[in-house]
Amino acid sequence: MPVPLYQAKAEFFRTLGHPVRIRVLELLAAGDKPVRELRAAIDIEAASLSQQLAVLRLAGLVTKRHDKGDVIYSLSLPAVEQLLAAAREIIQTDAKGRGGLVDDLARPAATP
Amino acid sequence: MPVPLYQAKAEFFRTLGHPVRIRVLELLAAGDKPVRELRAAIDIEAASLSQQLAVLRLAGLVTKRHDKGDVIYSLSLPAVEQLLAAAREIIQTDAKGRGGLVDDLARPAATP
DNA sequence: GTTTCACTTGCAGAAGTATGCAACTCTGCA
DNA sequence: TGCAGAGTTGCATACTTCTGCAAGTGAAAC
Repeated sequence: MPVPLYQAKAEFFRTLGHPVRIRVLELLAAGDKPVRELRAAIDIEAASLSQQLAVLRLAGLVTKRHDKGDVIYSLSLPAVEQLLAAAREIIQTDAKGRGGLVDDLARPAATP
Repeated sequence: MPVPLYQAKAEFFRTLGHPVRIRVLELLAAGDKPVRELRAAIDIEAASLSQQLAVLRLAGLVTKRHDKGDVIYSLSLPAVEQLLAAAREIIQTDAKGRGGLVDDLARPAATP
């Protein structure tokens, strides 16, 4: 049973609509990462992270593989990276237009 | 109080995560439209459409103006159009990869 | 001024989504 | 084989979001 494109699109965006999932995708955009490292960067319960990773996996946005005792995740659709960049631009432009509502703390692990 | 960028991004995507809102944005991408016309194209209760338009307005994605007794909506962030196009490509690629889950009925009003 | 048409808002119930805990699985190693 | 550490899943609760109806607003026509 085929799904209308606009509905598939809505579901896709809904998948992106969660802070933890966004951060996971941005971290993975910089390169494959073990769960351990994602967990450290995001500072979240292991179970919650697994939950969100499962959502991303089911949506087909990430894939996992095992390597020497830990689990490595990677982006399966590189185009997602461009999408995130586009969103960043839109939001920053918009925020400027309204007076700087948005603070760039996108990567707390990178700038502690 | 500044909002972290990743959270703003999540909210932004969540705003896009609704079939009616996607269709409204795609219709508006083709040009400004009166509510009446959106309503005809999407085939939805007037109240529901208004609700979704209000969401888009609050998110700053569309603006409205009055003109000779009806209300005209337009995209306020043209970049959104590119975002939708990017999403379309990702989804179609993904769908092909999985065996054609997605049917292109994005614009039923345009090709009856 | 009031009638009409077009759109919007408020609200309550229904449905979907997130969270945290506890239990389970899997991998590597002694 | 049995243990330890790392991830994952299931489930119950709490929360958010959606939907449809009824009432309300606002601008043009009469």
